[in-house]
Amino acid sequence: MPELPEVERARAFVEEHGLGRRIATADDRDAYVCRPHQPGELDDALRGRTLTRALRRGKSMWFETDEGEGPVLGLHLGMAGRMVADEPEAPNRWDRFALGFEDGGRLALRDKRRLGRAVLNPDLTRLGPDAAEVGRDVFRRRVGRGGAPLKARLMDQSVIAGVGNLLADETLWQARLSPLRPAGELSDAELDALRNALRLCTRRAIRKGGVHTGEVILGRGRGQRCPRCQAEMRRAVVGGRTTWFCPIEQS
DNA sequence: AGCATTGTTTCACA
DNA sequence: TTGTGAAACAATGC
Repeated sequence: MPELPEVERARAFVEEHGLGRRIATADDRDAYVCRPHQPGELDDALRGRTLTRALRRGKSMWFETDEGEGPVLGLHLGMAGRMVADEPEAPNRWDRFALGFEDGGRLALRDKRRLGRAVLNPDLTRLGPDAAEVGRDVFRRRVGRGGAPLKARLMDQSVIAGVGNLLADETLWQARLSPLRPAGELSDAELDALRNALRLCTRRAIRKGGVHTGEVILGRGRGQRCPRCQAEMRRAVVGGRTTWFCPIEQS
């Protein structure tokens, strides 16, 4: 699930349910999710602290503690993670990381796939600007270069941060651009249209609850037809991910 | 049974 | 050196 829209909702969720509650304990026993930390390290660092700010860039979230005086907790939802608050512990250790509060409640990263991540003082220097916030000129400069397929460029988190497989397909369909076009060949007008479509798709997805609500995502799969022109959607692999697009309209 | 999967990172190669 | 693409990672669902 998690691309930028889901992560923004998760950030807001933590802002609402996690801020201001004093941490009694951190469950960091999953050494894979908490790598490279040793079990106990996050617990030692966070015990007695209070989350005071919830921030996000792209698909990464981080949380300041004690008004910036304490360590920063970084969380990533991976491929299937979500945040839950004040729910009983999930079976099968699906709560890969959790904070227990002094008030008796808890906040957990619930992630069956186990590709989520919890880390202290996360390194965000390799992330590009947030895909929902990036300005026109910066977008043109960063996205509109290189010989890689446009979709791969869009999903490169060091170029702009937040676009995943589904949001990329939805945005390219809205913008009527082929995912296969070399990114450097786009005109400024096409790049501007792409950025507008990206903002539109992102905001709509945040409002509606996630990228899976996208117009072209809902019917994803074999035999799907373009919601606009009814042509049969074509499947390809771009940037290593399954890609669906309209071969008539998207060029 | 086998394949696909919304995520990132690493590695090989041009 | 830089850029690009494939494979690995873990676990589940169809």
